[in-house]
Parts: sequence; C-alpha cells; structure tokens
Amino acid sequence: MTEARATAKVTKLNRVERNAWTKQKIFEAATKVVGKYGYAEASVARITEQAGVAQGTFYNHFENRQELLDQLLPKIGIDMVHFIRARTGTAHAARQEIERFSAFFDFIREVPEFLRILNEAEFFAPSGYQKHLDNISTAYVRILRRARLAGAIEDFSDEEFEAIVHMLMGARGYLSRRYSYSADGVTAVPDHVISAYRKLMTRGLFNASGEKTTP
Amino acid sequence: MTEARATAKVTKLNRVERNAWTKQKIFEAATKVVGKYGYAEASVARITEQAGVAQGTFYNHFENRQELLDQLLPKIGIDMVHFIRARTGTAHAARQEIERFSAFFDFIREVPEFLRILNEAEFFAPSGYQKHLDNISTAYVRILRRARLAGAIEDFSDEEFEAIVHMLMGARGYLSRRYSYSADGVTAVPDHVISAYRKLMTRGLFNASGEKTTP
Amino acid sequence: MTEARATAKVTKLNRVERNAWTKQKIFEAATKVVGKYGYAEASVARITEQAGVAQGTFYNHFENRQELLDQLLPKIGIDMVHFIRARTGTAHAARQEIERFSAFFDFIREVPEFLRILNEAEFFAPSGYQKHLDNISTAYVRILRRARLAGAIEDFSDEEFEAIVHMLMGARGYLSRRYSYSADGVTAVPDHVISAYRKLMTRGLFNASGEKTTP
Amino acid sequence: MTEARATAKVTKLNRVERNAWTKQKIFEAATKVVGKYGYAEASVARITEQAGVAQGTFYNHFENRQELLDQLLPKIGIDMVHFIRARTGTAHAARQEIERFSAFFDFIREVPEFLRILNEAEFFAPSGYQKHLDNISTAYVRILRRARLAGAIEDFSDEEFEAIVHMLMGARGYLSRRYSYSADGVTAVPDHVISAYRKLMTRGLFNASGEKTTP
DNA sequence: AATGAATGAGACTTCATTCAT
DNA sequence: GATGAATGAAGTCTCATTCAT
Repeated sequence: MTEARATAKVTKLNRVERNAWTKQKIFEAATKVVGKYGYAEASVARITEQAGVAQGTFYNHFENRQELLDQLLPKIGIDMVHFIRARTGTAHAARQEIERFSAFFDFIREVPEFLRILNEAEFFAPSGYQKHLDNISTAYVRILRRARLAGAIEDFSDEEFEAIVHMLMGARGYLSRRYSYSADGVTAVPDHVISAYRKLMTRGLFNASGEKTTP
Repeated sequence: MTEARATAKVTKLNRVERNAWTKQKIFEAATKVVGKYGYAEASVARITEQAGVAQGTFYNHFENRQELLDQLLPKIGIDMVHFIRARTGTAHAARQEIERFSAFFDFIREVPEFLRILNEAEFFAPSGYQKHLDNISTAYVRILRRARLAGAIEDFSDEEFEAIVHMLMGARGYLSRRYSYSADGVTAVPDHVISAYRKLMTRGLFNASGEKTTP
Repeated sequence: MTEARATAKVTKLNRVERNAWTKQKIFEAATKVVGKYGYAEASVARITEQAGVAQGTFYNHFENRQELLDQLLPKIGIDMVHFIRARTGTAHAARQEIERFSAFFDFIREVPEFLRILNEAEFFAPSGYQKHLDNISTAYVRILRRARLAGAIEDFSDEEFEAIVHMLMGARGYLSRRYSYSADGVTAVPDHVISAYRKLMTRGLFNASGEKTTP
Repeated sequence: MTEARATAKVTKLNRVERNAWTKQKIFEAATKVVGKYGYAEASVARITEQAGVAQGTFYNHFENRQELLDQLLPKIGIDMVHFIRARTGTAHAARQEIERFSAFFDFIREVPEFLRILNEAEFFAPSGYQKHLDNISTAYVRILRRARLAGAIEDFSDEEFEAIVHMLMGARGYLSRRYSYSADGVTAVPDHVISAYRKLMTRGLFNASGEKTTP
C-alpha cells in the first residue's frame, strides 16, 4: 500500500500539481518550438502538439497565444542572469566585464534556444522583450555604478551608464547573431571578437590603469 | 514648346515610364506600411491599397510578397549611406565617427520608416537584411582601415575591425530603438547618448591624441 | 426506454460519431457537387457550403482538396462492385457478362453522380482513378479466368485478358457517355447498344456454344 | 532590288498573311502546351509565351481561351484521319480494321501531343470533343457499312454500328492510356494487345470466314 | 493588329480561438 | 481541467480578360 502511494506521487498528482505540471509542459514545448522554428512558426497547434496536450488545454493556462510568448523571454532571461553571475569572479571590474561577456556566449551554447528567443522577441513579443530589457539593464547599471564607486570607472554619469548598457547589449546581440549562429547548433565566439571587445571596454569604459594594478 | 513637352513628361508617360512609376508607387506604399505597421502586418492587400492599385498588379512587378520585402531595406540603406556621407566632414577620424553616429540618427528622423524596416528586416526579410549588412559593413571597414593608415587607430586587426563594425551597428540599433521610438514619430537622441558614444569610441577605438582637448 | 435510447443514438452522437458524421457529410456533398459541376468546379467553398459546414472544417478531415477528390471514386467504385455482384446470376459465363454490362448501366441510373466522377477522375484525380482501376481490373480478370477454367473462354492468355478488360471498361465508359448522359439526369441505355455488346462478346470472347439458342 | 523583295517574302508578309501566321503560331503553341502540360495548365499566358506573342494578341484571334481549346482536337483529328487512311490497304475488311487499329497507335507516336489532347478534351473542351467524335464516327460508320455491303459483316444494324464504333473508340482510348503513356514519350503497343483486339474483332464483328478467303 | 500592364474575382489554405462534451 | 472539432476571417497568389497606347 505504501508502495502504491509512492507510485502515486509520481503518476497521480493532485489538482494543483497537475495544473502546474501541464503549464510547465507547455512552457517547455514553446521554448523548443520557438527556439527551433521562431515565433512566427510557433503556432498554438505546434506548441500543444510538442507538449502532448490538446489545443483547447492551452487556453486553460494562457489567455491567448501572445501571453505565453510574452512570458517566454523574461523566464529564460532570469536563468541567464543566474548563470552569468555564477561565472563572474571577484577580479578587477574590467576583467569581470570580460567574464560576463564570455559567460553570455557560454549561456547561449548551454541553452541554444535562447538566442532565437532573445533576438526575435523584440518584434514578436515586444512587451515580454521590454520586461527582459528592464530586468537586465537595471542589474547591469547597478554593476557599473558599483565599479564607479570602486574607482574602476570615471567620468560617466548614470544616464550615460544606461546608454552604455544598451550599447553593450546591442553589441552582444549583433555579435551573437553574426558569430554564434550556424547550420546546426551554436558555436563558440572567435577569439578576435573577444579581444576586440576587451580593447574597446578596457580602454573606452574602464580606467586603463585598472588592468595593470590587478594583483 | 520644350516646356510643354517637359510637362507632358509628367502627365503623359509612355509605357516604360508608367511601368516604373507603378513599381515605384508600390515601393513607396510598402515603405509606409512596413514603417507604420511592421513587416508582419504588411499584407499585399494593405500595400496595394496604399499604393492605389489592384492586388493583381502587385504580381506584375514582384514575384511574390517576400521579394518586395527583401528589396526594401537595401534600397533605403543606400539612401542612408549617401545621407551620412554628405554629413561627414574632413575632420579627424574620431570626430568623423561621431558625425556619422549623429547623422545616422538624423537620417532616422528624416525617414522615420527606416527604423522599423531596419530593425525588423533581420527576421522578416533575412536575405534583404544580409544584403544591407554587407553593403554597410564593407563600407564601414574601409573607413576604419583608412583611419588606421592615417594613424588615427592603432593595434586593431582587420578581423577585429569587422567585429567592431558589428558592435557599432548593434549599438546604434539598440540605441535607436531605446531612444528614438515614440508614440507617434521619431525623436532626437539625447545628448548624453552621444557623449557616451563619443567617450567609448575616442578612448576605446581611436588614439586619445585625436581629441586635442582631452587633458 | 430502450427505444428512447436508440433514438438518442441518432440525435445525440458522441464525439467520435459526430466526427465521422461530419466527414460523411463532406463526402456526400462532394459527390453531389462533383457529380453536378465536375471536379474542376468542385471548390472547397462549394463543397463545404453544400455540406453545411465551415470551410475550415474541411481541413480537419482532409489534408487538402485533392485528398478528398482522390478518395471519391474508389469509395463509390466499391459500392458499384457490390451492386453489380448482387445483380449477377449463376447462368452461363457469357450471359453473366451481359448481366454485368447491364448492371453497370443500372448502377449509373441509381447513382447518377458516378458517371461524371468516374469519367473525370482520370484527369482530376489520377491517383484515385488508378486505385479504382486496379480494384476493378483485378476483379474482372479473375472473373475471366474462372470462365476460362470452366471452358467458357478459350484461346486467351492472361495478358490478353488484361487488355480485354481494359477494352471492356473503355467501351462501357464511351457508351455511358454517349448514351446515358442527358440534359438532366441519366437515362437507360438503348437496347441496340446492349445487343451490339452481346454479339461482340458472345462471338468474340466467349465460346459460341455458350449461347444455346444460337442456330 | 529583286533580292530585297525575295527577302521581303519571308520577313515581310502582307496583312492577311501575317494574321494567319500569328494565329498558326498560337495554334502550334497551344498544341505543344496542352500536349505537355494538359488543358488545365494551358493558361493563356503560357500559350502566348510559347508562341512568342503578347497576351493581348491572343484575343485578336480568338474570342476567349475556350474557343482555341475547342478548335484544337478537331484540327488534329483531321490530320489523324488522313494519316490512318494512307496506311490502310485494300485487303479484306477485317484485316483493314486491324490496320486502322495499328495506324492509330502509329499516329500517336508521330504526334505525341495528340494522346493527351484527345483524352482530356472530353472534359476540358467538350464541344470540340463532340465535333471530333462526330467527324470520326461518321467516317467510321461509313466504313462498316461498306464492309457490310461487301459481305464482310452480317447481322449488324446501322444503330448497332454506331454503338460498335463508340466501343472501338473507347477501347482505343483506354488502351492508349494504359499502354502508350510512359515517363517521357510514347511507346509502341505490345503485341498481345493487338492480338487480343484482332481476335475480338475477327470473331465478334467480322465473318470469321473472311480471313480464310484472303488470297 | 500588337502590346503588356492593370484588373479583380476567386481559389486554396492557415490558424487563433471557442465551446460542447 | 482536458479535449479536439468547428469556426470564419484573413492571407497569398493565379489568371482570364480588358484597354489604352
């Protein structure tokens, strides 16, 4: 009898759990489908088929197709922030920035769907995109401010930080599209791209002296 | 008599001219429609209605909808290159770069549709986008090389130039989306954005000596 | 109570039954439309209107228009085989052949749409036509072989049987078009057509001895 | 000057000649197009392109598309009659019939477009088809009557002749479709088809004695 | 008589969403 | 909550025909 109950834990979920589980299945299916075919091809039929549920089920969990699409990027974006944070050491601010830059591309290789979801979201899921942007730029500006406090950056105002952060995000997007896409799968970014980025940042944003004085 | 004939040119076109004129009307209509509603909403019906021709007429001038969409960006992109070139002086390379940066945003104000056409093209008109990208990056790399020859840039390889150019294009795109969009119409880019860009460039890419006034 | 339930079966169908019923409605509508207007004029719009369902419903049951058209003839063809078999007695082989010939024309009168569906299928639903042809000729050759075994036919090889069967089918098609069509509806075949066929068959294919009354 | 006029004969036709020549070009183009792609794919655009004239030109020579299509088969049908007549000897009537049967298939190989034009005409150019049918069956019945007069056929009425002719035409059509079509081009009919036909005819239609008495 | 761009009706098909079971 | 058939608006594209040049 106890064994039966143990089995039940896996196969027989209660109502709330079943509900969450179904929604999660749809989320994962959408990630796969959008990652592989793009938003434009991510029809409700395709997503529900991938999720193994009926089309009607979709509308028990989401108001409409757009609502799901808008939740997709912010959800994965938070995963990305955690991933990058875990990969960032305690070195000098300029070096940390390079680490973040590299970690971004590592994450893309880890979650290959992310690239397409990120890039297309701006036009197919604008409100989801905006939410993601806010998430990221807020965190990023905070980092730059801290670096300024630590003396690693001088002569940039808060407003300029915001602009810089958008430039950095834009640069990453462009580079990822230019260098990371490939026939099947995502490849590493060439070294010269990273070196170009390092030069631009260490000279343009951070105090050049920063690098030399790192213990 | 010659003047009368000149007038006639406008009102009474021959077959070839009428043909070109119709195609041009469709182009202009598409620019407006895509600029206002985006590629996704740019149906042939909408475009032809805007152009004042029948839907069937569309297919006398373009193989299919996508063919027009793919021609849109490269066509306007060339206009942009001319516009920016005309606004670029003969000053030091670093200053020229700032001029180009500013001129880009001026062009956006001049041709408000361009922004959306450019930004969405990557996903709705990929082959047209690629063509545009090639047009621009080729020209841009040439400019950077010339600056290097003139001693205004040091320590960057050709490969790095290509990466830099993609970063610059990406940065502009992001910034334009962040700062230039608005409810109705396109607004000027704030000064602090330009100043942030200038700092990044003059310090990160160009020789500091270029800026004579830097202490 | 049981009777009430039986009635309920008709009025209140379950999901599977409703589904089959809808598909059947579309089939019947297509039969009518193709029979009346021909394949070329059998648009999905016309068929669904006749069936009393929305156009979109069509594509829940058939991959595309052609799939339905290709299924039409084989489906009715099987009905025809049953019809003819039921009308064929146990008389001498030659007489049976005449019975089949007559029964064919009877079936045409029973299902007036069949004629047009059969005749046009070759060009508008080739794969459906081929399937029907295989169904029929296989059965027909088997009949001739049996007659040969019984001594009613001599001096024909299997290959020749196949050719003969095609001739017989062709002859029926031509005759049906020539004699059975009419402004509205299908009429009986004149006696002289049947007598001509009988002579050709009893003398050309079957042993004369079969006809006992021949002097 | 005389030489110039000679050239003119070829290049410069008078109005009537040019007119006829253009119409002829359209006819030939239509034959090729229908023969290759079938009536359904024989759009005015395709035909005029094949003919090397503008679409508008078409309507200077034919009321509409259907008019041309309806003229196609009768025109070639007459060629066929001449061809078969030239191949028919003066032997016994039964042997002549076999010669006609063979000549029909020879003609198909000579004019490969004919097969498709003939077969599809019934449904895509019904009035043209009817005209062709009348042409052929009239001539054919006349032949059978003459054979009856000569004693080669007995016991068939005029009405039965008409039915027989339709059977023969139907048989030929079926056989041609079954045996003569092939991936690219038209192939010869197998011997067993001809032998089956001969048996059916010499026994079923003609006096068997006819063959034996041939010198 | 020749041209070929313009027309617009109509065909097939897709797909987000609804709703009865 | 899950199901999946039904819906119908909307989209792309074809093509016979017209007509001004």
